[in-house]
Amino acid sequence: MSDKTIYQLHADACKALAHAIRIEIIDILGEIELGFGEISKKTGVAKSSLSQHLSVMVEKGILTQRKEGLNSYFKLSTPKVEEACQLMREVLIERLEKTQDLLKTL
Amino acid sequence: MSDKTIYQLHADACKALAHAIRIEIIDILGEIELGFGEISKKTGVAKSSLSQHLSVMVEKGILTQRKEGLNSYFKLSTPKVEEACQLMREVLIERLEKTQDLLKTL
DNA sequence: TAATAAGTTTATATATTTGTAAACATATAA
DNA sequence: TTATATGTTTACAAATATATAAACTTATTA
Repeated sequence: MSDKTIYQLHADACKALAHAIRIEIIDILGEIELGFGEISKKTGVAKSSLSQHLSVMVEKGILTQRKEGLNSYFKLSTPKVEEACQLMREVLIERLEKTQDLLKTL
Repeated sequence: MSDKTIYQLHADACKALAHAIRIEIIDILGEIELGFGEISKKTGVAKSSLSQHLSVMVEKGILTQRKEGLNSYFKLSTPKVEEACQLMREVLIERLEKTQDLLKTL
């Protein structure tokens, strides 16, 4: 596989995190598995939209999906997703803190 | 700051990773600082496009920029960016491996 | 069987992102 | 001063992503 192909796949995986609703879903899931209905209730996102977001995340390997009767259950495909997410949150917090520091000097 | 605001900022930071060229830039930078010209040479991206990608990454706190005379130098704002990126690459690899396993069973 | 409930899929209008080209700003060299 | 080199910014067309609504699928219930 060429480097460019890897970079593209890697970027595609990151894209699956690049939406506020999808970050919220990762946050809600954490280590546990939840049904569609619960995720819908906790996020308040319209079911059609939620289904599409979840499907993007499953396609890109961020979540795994299990179907049981009429219901669908989702969980993180690996704890690494949460770890990566946590690191990005720390990057964000460092930036916000730098902005704060800058403001204090004014 | 509301949860929704945090999720949006968090997603914005992730968006700054969500492009093959930007993943390649993070990969190239690693621990070191590089000038615009070197990044341009290594990636082969048109300078206008490269400048825009770098500016997105600086705005979202992924990179820091230092200007010296006519030149611009870039580095990761924190090693956490590389760590997060590495974790996402592992998520990708796990997914590719699962696909491989699946293929073997056929 | 008919109705309902739980998600999924499709269509589409809107919004956002991207790549390209051209214009621009500015530090340095001739 | 004029020219050049190094990026940056702007404008715009094309590609992608998103939200919403409606139609659809399928398992369960009446």
